[in-house]
Amino acid sequence: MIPIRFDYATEAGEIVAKWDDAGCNNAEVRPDKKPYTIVIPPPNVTGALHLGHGLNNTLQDILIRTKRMQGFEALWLPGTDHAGIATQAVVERRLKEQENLSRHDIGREALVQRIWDWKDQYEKRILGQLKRMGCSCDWRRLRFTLDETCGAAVRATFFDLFQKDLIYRGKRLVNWDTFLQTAVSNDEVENVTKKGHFYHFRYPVIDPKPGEPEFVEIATTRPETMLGDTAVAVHPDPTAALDKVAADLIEKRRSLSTKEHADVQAQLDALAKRRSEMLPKLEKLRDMAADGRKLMLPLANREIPLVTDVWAKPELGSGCVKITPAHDPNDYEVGKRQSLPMINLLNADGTLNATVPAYQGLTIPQARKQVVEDLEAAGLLGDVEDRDIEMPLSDRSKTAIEPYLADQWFVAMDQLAQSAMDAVSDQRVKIFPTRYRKGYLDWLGEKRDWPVSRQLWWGHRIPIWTATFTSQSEAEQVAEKATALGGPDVVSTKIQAAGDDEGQAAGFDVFVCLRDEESPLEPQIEALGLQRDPDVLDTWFSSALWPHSTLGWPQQTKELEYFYPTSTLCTSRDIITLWVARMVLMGLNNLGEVPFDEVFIHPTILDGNGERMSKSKGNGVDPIDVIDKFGPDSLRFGLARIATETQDVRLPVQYECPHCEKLIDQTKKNRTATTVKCPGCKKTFSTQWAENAADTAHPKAAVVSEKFETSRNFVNKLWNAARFVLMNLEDYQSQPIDVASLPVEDRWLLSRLATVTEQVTAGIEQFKFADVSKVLYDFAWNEFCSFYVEIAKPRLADESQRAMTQNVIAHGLDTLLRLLHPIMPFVTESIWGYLGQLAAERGLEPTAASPFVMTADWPTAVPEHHDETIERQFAEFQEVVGAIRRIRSSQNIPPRETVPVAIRCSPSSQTLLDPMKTYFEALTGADVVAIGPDAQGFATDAPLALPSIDVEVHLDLEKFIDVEAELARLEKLLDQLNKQITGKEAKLSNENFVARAPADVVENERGSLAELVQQRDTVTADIGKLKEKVSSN
RNA sequence: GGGCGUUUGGCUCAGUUGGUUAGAGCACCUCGUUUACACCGAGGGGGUCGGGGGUUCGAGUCCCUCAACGCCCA
Repeated sequence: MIPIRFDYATEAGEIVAKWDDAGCNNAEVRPDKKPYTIVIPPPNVTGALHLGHGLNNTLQDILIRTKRMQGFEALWLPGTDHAGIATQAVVERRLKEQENLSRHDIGREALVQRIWDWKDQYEKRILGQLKRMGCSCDWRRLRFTLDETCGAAVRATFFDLFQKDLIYRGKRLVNWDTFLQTAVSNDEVENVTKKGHFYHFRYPVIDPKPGEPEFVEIATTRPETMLGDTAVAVHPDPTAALDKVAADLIEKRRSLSTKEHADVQAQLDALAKRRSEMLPKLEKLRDMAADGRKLMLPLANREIPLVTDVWAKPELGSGCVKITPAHDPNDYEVGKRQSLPMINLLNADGTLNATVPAYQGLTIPQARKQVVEDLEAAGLLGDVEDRDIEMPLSDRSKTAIEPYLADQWFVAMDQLAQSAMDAVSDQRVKIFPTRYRKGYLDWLGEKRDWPVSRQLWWGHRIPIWTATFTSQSEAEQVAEKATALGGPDVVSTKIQAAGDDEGQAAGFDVFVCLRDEESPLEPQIEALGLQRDPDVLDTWFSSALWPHSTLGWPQQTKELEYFYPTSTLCTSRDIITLWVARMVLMGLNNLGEVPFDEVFIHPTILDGNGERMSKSKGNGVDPIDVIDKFGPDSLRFGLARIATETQDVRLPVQYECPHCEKLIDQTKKNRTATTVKCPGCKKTFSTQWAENAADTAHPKAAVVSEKFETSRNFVNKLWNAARFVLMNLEDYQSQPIDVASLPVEDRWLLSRLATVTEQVTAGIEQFKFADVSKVLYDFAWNEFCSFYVEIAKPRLADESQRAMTQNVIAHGLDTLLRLLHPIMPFVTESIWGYLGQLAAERGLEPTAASPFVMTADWPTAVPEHHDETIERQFAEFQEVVGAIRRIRSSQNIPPRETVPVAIRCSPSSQTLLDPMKTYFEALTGADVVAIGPDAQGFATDAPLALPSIDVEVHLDLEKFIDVEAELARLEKLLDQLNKQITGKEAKLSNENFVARAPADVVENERGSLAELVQQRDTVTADIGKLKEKVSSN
């Protein structure tokens, strides 16, 4: 017998085991079936999953389960991402915190081992989370971006791009994380505004001519960088530059309101003043630059040129700008334009190097202080202003990023990016919602070369061996020898003129790229004097290959042939550029085919304060906590129903008090607390931040969201409806269902099932998960439970109707379970099992049910079952039910009492409603004494008109009359009617409306006004009667 | 500075191509424990749709503008 509650805590595990035993999740190459493939966006192994991942994976599972039921060979390929820098950073940080060791203390091998241990631990946890959520991945095909299969794909791709000359090495200014000692991409840098200073310096002019200034003033927020200056720039045409600024301001003023004019005017005035004061000086400097005047760089005692460059802004500061090409992105561009030397001041750890011996070994803050002091001592320091400065911080280590000149490997993006843009432009890849196409195309359109080196130890090591030779012929010889070792199919070489830190020619680099991992050629290459590049590749390089590397590429596997291109990629918008775009271009490069047909971008989950969920903020919710409290189906349904087309959804987060289970809203304040006192039971609980013994002594609160409570209730509702059905199926005998002979309520159910099936099927196809959830919720609760089950009760008690009713209701439940299964796999599977025990054969033409709903066929909407007339008729019935209930309620008629009811309606409605008499009794406790055009009100009458369906409902209040209550009800009604009538009259007396609105709209208004007036007359009369009654008493 | 998005009852969200009285869940109020379900049932109160302007016979829905918030990119 079916238990009274769905015990997900024990049943979910058993169900998963049964699915696993039967291999329900597995997909095979089956040419007779159409494949449907999803590759999971591999969660990174840095940490556990939160609800954002929960949403992402729930939606994928809904898709894959639906397609599986629809007869596709559905493969959901799981895996995780090594997330190079993120994971290494976490492990390094722990190493520092717990053992006070750096990675250099323990060495490359030991660190990598520790990261693998971390990976094993978190991968296990992540997979456990996915499994408990019910994700039906083919676990046999689990991949990891750093495993051998993916590694082979990385090597093959790198080799191919290298051969095509799409990979090159160059010195570039990179964002250097001095803590992790690696370059990080722009995407891993966040800018914060901090208080700082703006220092003014004076650089002496060497041998100024008469009339020329002896000093040039510059200003900087980073004084220590002056040691690496290689020029000072002035604008080549300061007059024109100032004119342009003024013109822009005037243009801006035109579009502003008058009150903002003053502000702009002030700027214009300042500009004019500046023009008169500074322009001659700037022009003088410009001429000095043209004349080749040099400056003496203080402290470093180096001669540097005065140059002209548009980067110098005449409207700012002194109009002159120092140029430090190796340590500032803008200066780097100037340096390239002006062919300036680039002096790298820093060691990899952020201390100053031997370029400036006097400062060698100092950290940046120390050097900054020292430089300022030294300049002051030299009398070259000017004003020091307070100023807010933008400081770039590394996302990973939270330390300051230094622009740093380093050798990096790049992927040339021009052709690759174009191919990925074309694929979206011509709809080979469709992005939903479509608004995300723009960002994708814009980003790729910049075609910025992709720096792929990371100075890390965790990742795919760059498969390049290098040596530098003084002569070109020597380099060529070595390259030829290297190629000869394995042939051009597995060895590719390149020779490039080398440059030192200052951009001076320094011989010839030989680069040798090996195609295969663990190649026996490695020692032979090294024997030629080449050394392997110590760096690893950007994680996204391997992620970009995910849709094909996981299927075995570069091997031409049968899986690759069958399952590629994959069908749908389901991900969040923050990685459209970083990941989606790169998958497209890599798929096209490696296979000549796009990696997927569709990309679905789902919303981001924010907490109740509108902030993105994250473990580090403390507002991350672990899906497991939600599953423990509400069950896996509730988690999934709750997530599916918030998956609208918007870009963010809010999910308020709460602590669940471990003492009294009260949910306490999470606030910015309490979410970082180590302990919280429950406002309910006044006892204290601990949080994820608790560390010391005193805090951890308190039990820890789970972090959940009450959003899932509704879903839990829905699961319970479904369970109980099923329980009702099952309790009435003991003597079930299957029999064919002849639709034409069925009563209205059955045909209504079939009609609704047809409609709902169609809506759900189409909705999932279009990724409208929230709509689908709502349709199913409303149908299951408000139609199947509230009406069909209620109507079935008297029919099941009637022997003549029992058997057929059992067949119809079993079929209805069967269909509902299938439709709900992709969203709520566990509870539907459980009920399916019980249903199978009592009604093994079911359906319109009874057939044996499949052993699992998971492997059952998806329902097909039967268009012939859809019957507009039946649905409209049933709606009339529902309206009448509502009317009777409203009157009962307003009259305070006790629920147990039966009330005589008369229903005045058209002959056609009479035909419909007559057979429903029993159900009025069952649903409203009404004794329908009259029904039809001649039905009359009672002497002690409570009427309610339903003009939209031309029905009047009358209740006999003889036994229950409460004149005051009735008068109150009617007067309120009258009030509403009057308001509506006034509105309509105003509308219809508007000549414009009558003349210009479409005739049918006007006609409608006239019709409904007439009805309202008639209704008002009735109500007024009733009020009159009641008042009479009151006065006569 | 640019792009995208959001702003509808106390909370979280729906609202198709502009057209009768703007919906749902939660919360709230009243009544109810009739064997599917109190994780329930019946009924009810509550919003004029961020501000301003415009188009239109008619706007939550279209246009302009301002503001706030979120995310992304400079």
